[in-house]
Amino acid sequence: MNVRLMNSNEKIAAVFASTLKLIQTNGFHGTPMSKIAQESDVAIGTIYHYFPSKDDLIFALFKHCRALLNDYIFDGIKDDFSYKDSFFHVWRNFVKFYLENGHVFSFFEQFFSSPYYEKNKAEIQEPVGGQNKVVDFLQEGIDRKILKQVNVHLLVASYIGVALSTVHSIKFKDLSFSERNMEELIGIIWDGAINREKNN
Amino acid sequence: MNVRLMNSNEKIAAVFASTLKLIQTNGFHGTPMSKIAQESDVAIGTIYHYFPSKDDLIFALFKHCRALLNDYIFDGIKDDFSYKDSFFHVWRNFVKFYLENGHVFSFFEQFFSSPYYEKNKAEIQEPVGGQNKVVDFLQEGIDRKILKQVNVHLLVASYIGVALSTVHSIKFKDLSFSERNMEELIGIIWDGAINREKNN
DNA sequence: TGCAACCGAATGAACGTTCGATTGATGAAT
DNA sequence: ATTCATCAATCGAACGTTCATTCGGTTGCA
Repeated sequence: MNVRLMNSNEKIAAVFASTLKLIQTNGFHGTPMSKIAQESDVAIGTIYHYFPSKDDLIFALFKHCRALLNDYIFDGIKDDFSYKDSFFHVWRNFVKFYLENGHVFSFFEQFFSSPYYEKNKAEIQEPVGGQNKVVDFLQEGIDRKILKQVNVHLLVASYIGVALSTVHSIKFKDLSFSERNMEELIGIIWDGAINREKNN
Repeated sequence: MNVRLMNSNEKIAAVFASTLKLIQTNGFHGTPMSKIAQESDVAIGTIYHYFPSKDDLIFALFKHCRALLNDYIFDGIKDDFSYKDSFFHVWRNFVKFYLENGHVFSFFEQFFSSPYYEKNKAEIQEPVGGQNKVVDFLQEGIDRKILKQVNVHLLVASYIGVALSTVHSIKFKDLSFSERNMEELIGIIWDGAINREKNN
């Protein structure tokens, strides 16, 4: 393909997009560099010009996707939102992001369950997508006595775990998903998480 | 190694055990047949005598582990258990199984997030470990108006999702886990799942 | 004697990565 | 205004390695 139809940024974007697409369909190891090059119309040599190895490419792609997720989930929170409003809003965004970006979901699922992640977790720090901000947000609810007085990581596991599990079910099973389902689910989490001593 | 130190069943068991161990450490594709043979003291040719391909081996291993899980989680339920007792008991068993069998957890995580699973899901039917019985169990709670009157799959996603996410956090983060944590978590799920119109 | 279980060196395909050659933009020198 | 040197960007054939799988031969029970 003609060299000048893409500049550097476009090439990298094309490589990222092709990699996500191929990984969703063929999995991590069913996605050779040769196919990424073919699919993205970027020569293998050029990919290696930007990423020293396949591992580096995957790692960079992960950081790219995590940034997208982080930007997305806390977007649209208004000043007049109550804590409960935000609790609902962020969770809905979380699910919506993964539903709208199924290839990112596939990539994250594979990434986080691979020894890849385990071996670099010290460097990654911020585990399952955007959790640091989520941890802070849920800790705020605990401090304000709105949520149960438990270890924040238990609440995070519930909040995120239900979202991931739901998206997985929608994707792999025949769970058709409606706005009503979403409200029922976030209701389950809220009812489970709130501090009944002080609340509602 | 001397042929007669293992019979067929022992060989297959050794192959399964080695495969699980290697996959936990090196991942699905960092586990070549040659290493499985080496680690299990069973010749490559012999492995291929029992399993036509690596895929068949993985598939058989999956079914084997799923059966173990199914046997485990509904074990120990007494006749005098209330529905709530069983709800708690099964969930605790679920978490305990994965904590005691970390290699199975790793294997399942990778298996379920691989295109492997996606491509064979019709044949696998019973998705994330032991869910069919879990579905029936939660449906019973809905029918008896103990649990919220929602799509059972939403409750399954919550019930299982929190368990998986918790085990993942324990495994990959520094979430040390106590009996008290376990009780707090199952409390969160129960509070979220119960039908407040009719209950407690 | 026959047959299933067993063995592991050999095979061929697929993969990550390298590297020498080519292109095109930039700016200094003329 | 034109030439030229430089260097980053680009390319893909070729290399060496690794892997799943095969197959011809061996073992030992019935």
